[in-house]
Amino acid sequence: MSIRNGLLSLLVDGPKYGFQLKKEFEEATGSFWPLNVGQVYTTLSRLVRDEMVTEEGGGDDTQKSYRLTERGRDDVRAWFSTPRSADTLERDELTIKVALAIATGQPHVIDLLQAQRTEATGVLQSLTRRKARLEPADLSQAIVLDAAVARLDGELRWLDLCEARLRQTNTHNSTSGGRTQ
Amino acid sequence: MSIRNGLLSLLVDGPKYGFQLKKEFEEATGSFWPLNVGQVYTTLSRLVRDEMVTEEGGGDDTQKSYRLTERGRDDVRAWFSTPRSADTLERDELTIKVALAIATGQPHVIDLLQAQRTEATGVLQSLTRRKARLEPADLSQAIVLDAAVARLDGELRWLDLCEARLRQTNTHNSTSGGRTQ
DNA sequence: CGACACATGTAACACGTTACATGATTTG
DNA sequence: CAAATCATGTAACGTGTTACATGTGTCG
Repeated sequence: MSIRNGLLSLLVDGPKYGFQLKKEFEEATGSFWPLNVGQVYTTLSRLVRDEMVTEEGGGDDTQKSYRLTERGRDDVRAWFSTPRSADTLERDELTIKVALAIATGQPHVIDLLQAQRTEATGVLQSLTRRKARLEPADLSQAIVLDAAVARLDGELRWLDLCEARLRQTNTHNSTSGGRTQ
Repeated sequence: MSIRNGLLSLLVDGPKYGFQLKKEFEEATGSFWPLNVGQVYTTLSRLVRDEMVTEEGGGDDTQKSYRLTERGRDDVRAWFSTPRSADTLERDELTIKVALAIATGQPHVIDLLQAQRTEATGVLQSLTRRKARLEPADLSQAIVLDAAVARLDGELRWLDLCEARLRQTNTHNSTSGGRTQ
């Protein structure tokens, strides 16, 4: 729902048209998640379907634009004021991967952890470089970078923890990749 | 693709049937992400379509089961050995929300941050309690909990950072919720 | 003129998700 | 016997994603 809500929230300060929404979304998030233009239009048509926005203009001379309905405005308000629900944490691919690697007794779990660590470290460096080039005024882009850095940082510490747990379990056990059955 | 790959990887040590896959997936991930049984079957049928697994049995007496094909085995290998690609970080709803709240000049960003902080703290506590109850042998469940804790931990530190950045920017500016345009 | 950015859209498909129908088997 | 668990599946829909078609304006 991130894109849907994101586009919706960009409409709070007045009607806008499709292409503009793409650019503003990417600018706000530092082009971190490039947005296919086509998706903007598919999403907008779904928002029209759900009566969150209305189409306006689109005649020969006037530019077509999308305006928030009252319901859409409520939706944005709700989105901004409701924290991510507690019971269902976001599914994290890496976590699942490692968990299943252990559960199914994959032989090279340590290698997998190491590969992820290398990858994360590399990305972290490129983020740091990018952060240095950032204008101080780009607040929203700065916090997006901060978020990515924080996440990767946590990921690295988690990977270390995983390896520690694995080595601890495997100490003086059979060869490796022990399956607890 | 987490579920698809997850189910696939559970089939590496021999054929299994649907219900069993659901239970094993949930056990491996500590029932953290409950899996609707129906989804197991839809996913399995798509895996059959893609020739990743084959159906076996299903007659009157024999139990139907799913067996990995060679292609499926390759897929699992690739999944376990390929780190999450660098260029596209996972889209994070919270990050987008905060970034857009700032970019669109929402008036109560600080409240939003505070709400998320409260939520995260609560979940963190429940995770800690759950971690204490865990059997030491449940390695895969332990690392899933570790991952969730690490993520929330990072999230809290990020939220603090956001607030600091906001206060810094807003110091001696107009009222609040300044839009940089 | 040719390349590039601007601009709008549609068709097709992917995975994830839930609601529902159906029946066998176990257990209190 | 009733309830719970085991077990299988389908229909319908949601969002996200890409590939493609199409056209205008601008700038070197």
